[in-house]
Amino acid sequence: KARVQNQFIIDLSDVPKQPPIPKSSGVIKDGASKYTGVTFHKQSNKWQARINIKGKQTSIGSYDNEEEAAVDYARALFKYKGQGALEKARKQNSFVDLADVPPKSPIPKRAGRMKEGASKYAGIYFRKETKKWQARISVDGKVRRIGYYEDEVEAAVDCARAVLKYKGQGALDKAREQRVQRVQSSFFVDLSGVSSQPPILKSACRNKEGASKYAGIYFR
DNA sequence: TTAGTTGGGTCCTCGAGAAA
DNA sequence: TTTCTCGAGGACCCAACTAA
Repeated sequence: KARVQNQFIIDLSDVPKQPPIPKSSGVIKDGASKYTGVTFHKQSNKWQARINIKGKQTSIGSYDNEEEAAVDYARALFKYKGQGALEKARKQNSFVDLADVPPKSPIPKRAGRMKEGASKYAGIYFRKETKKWQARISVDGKVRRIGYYEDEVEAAVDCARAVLKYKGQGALDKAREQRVQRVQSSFFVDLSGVSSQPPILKSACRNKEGASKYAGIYFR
């Protein structure tokens, strides 16, 4: 297969067969391909594989078989962007799988962290650009995406399921307990009845470059 | 004080329709 | 069958925030 397109030659003859890159189930639209880089072309009634090379969207080919198109997309990705890009694409599409986890009640966010318009549940964020709620979880120091949701509570339920799956029942209980304790014990310093006071200077030996010269004050 | 988590802005890639 | 175009989705990066 060799075609000249946008100054590029899509020649995959020297590229070994690569397994296709599946999309996460949450982002597959009706009638769309379940593989990355593959779209259904209604006019020709075929699957089209395309790849973006140096900012140019380049056609790899059109296929009767969706899997075959996906395999060639993976091969093109390997050839033009390297093994790293291929692995990255696979990783990016590896959303958290919660199929085997029963529904769990959502974890409320700590009171102090709630902003106007933000979710009241831990791990849930509203994305303005998609107008959807995104559920995320941090596992082994890395953020993993759970999915995008129309409903905030649904997102929070899946987030709780992810905590159970990746951190265990103990972590889930602890998260709920911490939230409850925090809400019960939280207080705000009320300075309304206190007159203005001069700041307290740190002792000279404790002053570091870039740090505040006042006690109790830290630059973030 | 540090390290982990959360929230938000920006920009790149994909998907889909239209045209060549 | 391929290319062009454009909007939407979503990933990346970093600042802000919090717990230990």
